[in-house]
Amino acid sequence: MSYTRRRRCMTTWVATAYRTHTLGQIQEEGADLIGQVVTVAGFMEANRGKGAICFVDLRDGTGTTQIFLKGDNVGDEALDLVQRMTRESTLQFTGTVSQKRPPKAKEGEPTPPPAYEVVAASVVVIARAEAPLPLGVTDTVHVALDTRLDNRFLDLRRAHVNAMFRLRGKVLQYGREALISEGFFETHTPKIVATATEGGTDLFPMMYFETPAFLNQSPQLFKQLCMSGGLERVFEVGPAFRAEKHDTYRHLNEFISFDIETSWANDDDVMGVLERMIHHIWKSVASDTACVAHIDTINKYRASQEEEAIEVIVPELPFPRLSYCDAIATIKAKGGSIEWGDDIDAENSDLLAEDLPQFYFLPRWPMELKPFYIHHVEGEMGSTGKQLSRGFDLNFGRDELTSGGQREHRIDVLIENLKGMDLDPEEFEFYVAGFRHGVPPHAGWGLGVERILMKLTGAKNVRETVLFPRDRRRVSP
RNA sequence: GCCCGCUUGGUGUAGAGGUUAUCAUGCAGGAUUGUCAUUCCUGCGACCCGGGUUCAAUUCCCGGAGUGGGCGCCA
Repeated sequence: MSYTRRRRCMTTWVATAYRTHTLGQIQEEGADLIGQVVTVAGFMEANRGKGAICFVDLRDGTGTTQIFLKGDNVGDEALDLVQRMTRESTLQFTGTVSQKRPPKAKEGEPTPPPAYEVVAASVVVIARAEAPLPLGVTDTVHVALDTRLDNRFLDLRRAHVNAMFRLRGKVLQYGREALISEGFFETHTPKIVATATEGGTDLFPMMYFETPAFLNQSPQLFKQLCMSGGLERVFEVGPAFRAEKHDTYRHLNEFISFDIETSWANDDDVMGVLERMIHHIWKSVASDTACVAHIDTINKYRASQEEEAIEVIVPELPFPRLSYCDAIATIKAKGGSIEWGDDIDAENSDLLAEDLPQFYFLPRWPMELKPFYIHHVEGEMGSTGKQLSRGFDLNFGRDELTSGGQREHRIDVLIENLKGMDLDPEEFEFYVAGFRHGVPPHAGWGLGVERILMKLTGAKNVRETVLFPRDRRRVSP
């Protein structure tokens, strides 16, 4: 078995039953491969030539390479077959690597770097694509999001969409990397639960055999039980389900939450964890050649749509902090309509974003706006004399990416909080029980993966960043 | 849940109370070409559904369905 190392991102590709080399390898290692017989496979982006020769643009997950076919080499029958092949058909070629003849260089233009092609000796049609395609993979026409999602399998073949999901994988990878380096380990909490986590939000009901149950809206309470169990530093990347009938660019009914919880820490401590993690993600993406190539692919598409290029700006540490009280004062100074104790709505968030267009924390919200599990320090009062909490948000411009805080570890206060918010402690017995034998002071947060990806990739709709989004109207595919 | 828009070939659009319904992309056929956003020629393909107004509705009105955006709420 031969192992070949890709230079660009140091990935080891092992030859498989269907190909000896990837198309990316043909381009990157072409100089060393000249004269070598290879088998490659992929989707046919285009074919040119109706005479005695034919050119195929073949694409796989690593790149695109031209296949050159000549009747003399492959036979007239195979040549005719390929010439009549539909776009996006799945083909496999065996042939010899050679240097491409350079395109006719126009006067005064620099000669392009050498490129490589495969001179085909044989072809196998693995699958002929039906025509017409429900959406063009390489067409320059704009395609509506709904059409794209109905035909997501084809939409994903488009270079910039493919790049988005490769970036998504990288963001998760670097996020995990940052947390693991600080002593966190990955865990999982149940998604089928008997009780609402926080009250307030709508849940998807389901039957668990003969017992009514729900899809979980958040790992919150279970993360906290991990603290009671002495796990100290956990994180989870998993789905959260919310049955809210919203219809916006930033909401989904199923989304992936990047959650952490840590013992012996307060809200300030976990804000530090969060900003260091985001910093690591941004910094890594900016210096990873594969990521840079994905960003470049997205920018090429954006240019074709006359959209501004995106730029990965590594944020400086620490992120700005604007306390709730200061935020209210700022909004009022800018003429926004708000009173202490109000949530900060979209219009007022826009006012804050004027001065803070990127990442910033909003710490110390009023206790009355936060859920029962959020901790407060007696005597920390807001400008109108009401109790503040140790809850915070992380925003990027107008959009909320994270909410988190120090949790209430004192069982008597916790029970008072539940009662004060019209929740029945009996219903939360599974949770309250975890506090009877002592829980370390602890804190954590939940980050919306789709939302942070929107900020990284410039996507204007959260659906862009999910393979098969679940929204108010869409449950298939 | 509230408010506002939109629905024309496979895809994305232009447009008007009476048109041969526009353009791009695509598809089919042909010519040319070591091509490379190929080029050129010919052809194919559409007005969301129901009701109303009208001599005439794809166009105006009402209802429905689908869909896009904003808001609330949140991640």
